[in-house]
Amino acid sequence: MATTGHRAAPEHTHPDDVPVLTALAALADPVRLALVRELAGSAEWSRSCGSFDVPVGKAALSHHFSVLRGAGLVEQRDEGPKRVNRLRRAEFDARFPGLLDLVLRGD
Amino acid sequence: MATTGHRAAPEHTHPDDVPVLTALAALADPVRLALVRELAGSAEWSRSCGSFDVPVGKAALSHHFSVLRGAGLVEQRDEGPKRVNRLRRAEFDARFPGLLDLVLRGD
DNA sequence: CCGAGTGTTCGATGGAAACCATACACTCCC
DNA sequence: GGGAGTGTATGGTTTCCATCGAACACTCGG
Repeated sequence: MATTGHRAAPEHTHPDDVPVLTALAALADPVRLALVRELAGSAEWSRSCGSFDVPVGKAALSHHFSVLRGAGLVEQRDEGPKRVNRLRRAEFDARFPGLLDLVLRGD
Repeated sequence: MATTGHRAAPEHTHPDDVPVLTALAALADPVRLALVRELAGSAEWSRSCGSFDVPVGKAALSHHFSVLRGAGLVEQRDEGPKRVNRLRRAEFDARFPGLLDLVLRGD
């Protein structure tokens, strides 16, 4: 039978709908900053949530990705049992020109 | 007699010595964001700390300015009984190109 | 159908940060 | 010198957020 059982699609916020303060707050955290940077260095849709090298448990990690989605920084898609990620470079850069470059251009 | 009594000069941090995360955290607060924006719309050294339109008391205000100094965003100088402020536009922009523009270019 | 793997949700906890009220330090003007 | 104006420091309260452990939902491969 047609399985109605699909996982709840993650809620996304387009960068255009994101206030500056939200974007700044999302990036002003060491873990999320690491996530964004690592994501930027990988091919799109190539990284599942659990594949990142950050010193927090699953629960916290899930929360951080939720924040990144809400800031229009990350897009997610379900692929089998995993949730794979993509950095919304172009869209986010259009809304906040230079911000992403700034963050990715290490210290 | 020669008055040794001078007020402690405020400690400043040059933008070049500021980590990205510190800069972002400094700007990711509604009160400080308002301070920076209001300061950007005023002539340099024209605004004393108390002259800003933010809904917090003196103590909190003083703290916020301390954070802004530590992020290399604001320079202060004592002028009589008041402490006047200046936005370090050029220096901060050299260290974090575009970030200040982004924040000042309202929503 | 069960078990392993993956991610979300919930409740609780700890620590950081914002805030206030008070007290203090300094500068100026009368 | 006294008093008004301005800012800082201190102590205590509250609010927020990052984190964890555990329970739950879903997918896939035996």
